[in-house]
Amino acid sequence: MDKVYIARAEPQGAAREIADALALAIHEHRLAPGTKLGEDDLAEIYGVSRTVVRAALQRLAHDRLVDLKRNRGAFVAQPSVREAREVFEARALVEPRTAHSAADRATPADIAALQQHIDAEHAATSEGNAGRALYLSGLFHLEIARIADQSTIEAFLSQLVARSSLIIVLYWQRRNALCESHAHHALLDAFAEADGDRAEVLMKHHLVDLLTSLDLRNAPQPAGSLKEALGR
Amino acid sequence: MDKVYIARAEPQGAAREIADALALAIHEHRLAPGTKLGEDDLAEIYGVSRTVVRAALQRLAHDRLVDLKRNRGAFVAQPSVREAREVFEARALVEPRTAHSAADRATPADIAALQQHIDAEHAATSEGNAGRALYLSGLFHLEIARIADQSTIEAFLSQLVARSSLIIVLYWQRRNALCESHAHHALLDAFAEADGDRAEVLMKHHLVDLLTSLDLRNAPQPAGSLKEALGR
DNA sequence: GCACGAGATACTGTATACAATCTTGTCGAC
DNA sequence: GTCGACAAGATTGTATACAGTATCTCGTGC
Repeated sequence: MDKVYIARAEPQGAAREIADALALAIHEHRLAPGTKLGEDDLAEIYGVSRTVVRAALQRLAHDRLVDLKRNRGAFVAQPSVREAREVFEARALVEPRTAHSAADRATPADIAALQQHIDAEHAATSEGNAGRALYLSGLFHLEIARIADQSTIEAFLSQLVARSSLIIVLYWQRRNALCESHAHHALLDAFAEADGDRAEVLMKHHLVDLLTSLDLRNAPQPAGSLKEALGR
Repeated sequence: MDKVYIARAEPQGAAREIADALALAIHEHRLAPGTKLGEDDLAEIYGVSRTVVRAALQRLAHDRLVDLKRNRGAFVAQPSVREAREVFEARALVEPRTAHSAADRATPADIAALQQHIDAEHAATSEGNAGRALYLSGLFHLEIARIADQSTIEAFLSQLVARSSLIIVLYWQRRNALCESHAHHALLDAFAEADGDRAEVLMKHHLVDLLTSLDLRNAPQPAGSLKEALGR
């Protein structure tokens, strides 16, 4: 259920697989912001040549998940306060309307899929796997875009959700994630009743709630390589 | 004034230059949808190796300006009717609000820059260079996002505007582009008066107008390879 | 003891070479 | 005459090799 896009059989198959694996690691906070992603290391880990690793890194750089620095290498991105605000502002701009139209279109199968996502979130939280819970929480939002049948918006949101993961690891304050699943459950109810207006309002509040629970006053204190965090 | 991003001194400099050149050619309709972009050809044209050409093509593929087909090569994208609708729906979702916040923030220098864009559009239209006029028309929209100071949205819009170029070449019916510059002028007025509400409404109507002036009933009749258009 | 600089090292950027796959042209069978 | 199969050519996918640049280390001078 994880590799949703693996079946799309696109070109650069190997590069895409590696990019997805790295993106997942970033999502689940196994790779901290600022971590250096050496080409030789990745090539050895995945058993391919640097050529395909570079393609994967370029893809991630395009999604702003990694920063490419000329002659220095690739690093897991460390979104600035400004970027953090922009990402959530963009989400607040797009997602409420998307939720509205998704609620209008949702079929029983869609509702069931959303319920599964929420269950999986709960399971991950119970296991204490906060990183995975956060990743699944992002998938919930993407699923809504899929239900709205707007693949263009879905692709954009996919980037925003991924970057949100990085932002949360850098700026997150509130430690309990219960509010999260509660908000998602409320959204699901609105979907089940096909109440687009309520879904829109709920989504808007959910995102505002997320943004306000971040501490954007201070510069980030990344857990990544010390040299990167300081010298840059 | 064209290569706005050239100064950003990003990694993959050569690849970016080539990607920008190709994107510009697509914008200005010098490269028709469906055109094959052979790696060897491009490598010879730009005097680099296939390595960097591939990086450029991957970048364009990520922006959905070209389709990459495994073991077949890169082709200028041919957006489907569905994609066309989605792109303009996404623009209609994002741009009005962006225009609103841009109108609230616009400085006299911003207004002057927008005026310059409109003048350049007129000049290109007078010269009969419709492709360039369309490209400049897209830049006008991007400039608004820049004024709104939302670089995340601006990057997204940049993709949408680029894809709009392809869509227009495939589905455009109305031949006179006068309505275009008129709408842009009206927007500029709203900006000059810092009337955010009016700018939002104008932008919304402008995009609806654009969408309705497309003929999305028929399958595209691209100038590219016939096999691509039919068999796929 | 500290600052500065030259050399060494390690890494990325690019080009080239080889392998795999698809397209295309030709030949043969039905 | 048409359809199918096989072979030749062309093009992409991947790996490797080389070149350029930044960083680190160690030595020298102050």
